[in-house]
Amino acid sequence: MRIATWNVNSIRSRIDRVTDWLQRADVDVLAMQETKCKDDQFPTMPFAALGYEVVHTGVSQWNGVAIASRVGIDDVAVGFDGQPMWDEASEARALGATCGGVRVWSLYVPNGRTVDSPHYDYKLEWLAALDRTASGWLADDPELPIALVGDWNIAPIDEDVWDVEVFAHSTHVTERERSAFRAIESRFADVVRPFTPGPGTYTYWDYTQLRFPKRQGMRIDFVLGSPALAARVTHAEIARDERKPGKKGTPAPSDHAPVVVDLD
DNA sequence: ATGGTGGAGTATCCA
Repeated sequence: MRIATWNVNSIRSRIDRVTDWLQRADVDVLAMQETKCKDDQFPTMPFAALGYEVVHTGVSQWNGVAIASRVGIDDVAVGFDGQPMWDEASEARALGATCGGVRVWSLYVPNGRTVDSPHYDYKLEWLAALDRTASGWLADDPELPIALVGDWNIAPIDEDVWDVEVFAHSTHVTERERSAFRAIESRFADVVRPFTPGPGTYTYWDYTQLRFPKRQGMRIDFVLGSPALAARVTHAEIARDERKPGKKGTPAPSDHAPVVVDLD
């Protein structure tokens, strides 16, 4: 089974790119973030035409997460236990579904904006709540195959940003964020990094300043697997080519590339 | 040249 995560930066403007790639890459389960639409605006039909069932949560133009699966969708959960709420759109940052026997969580971790912003504190609270809840799942049953996937808005180690000096006083690289990530990583392993080590291996490139052609990016999208899931991983990759601009006059790519994991 | 990209939705806000 092939699972993937992709911050699509608006599913309505990216629908053709996403469905084209789904077919080309032969993906079974795709978790999406930043769909930037309400539930009734989500383009379900192009997915259905390819044999994918879709669940989505979104209540505004902000956030929005979805899961598309061609191996079934069961036990859907919008948000997780204890998830902190910032506003009415907050719950559209986490969506869980069991697909082909694997519990997949599509996560859009709060950005944090700046270190002195209340959004930064909210980000840390959100990560702590996720850690508590996800730890509880494994305490109940250590054998569960669980994938925590998405845009974590954290660069866990220095080589995950193209220039540490540029990010010196920014979110995504602070010790408190990295510590929160490591806490979750103590039970859920990054199953992608061993197959795509850095430095210079990124999942996101800012739209401005020619960051993509200059290969100046950040690794902030991750697939973290429970022990039972990690044991099944046979391959992983970052689909960097999906970040490339299309032909002149065609819609822009997302600023994130998809991350792909194969399970046996 | 004081910008530079892109998506939301139509004035800015956000990433």
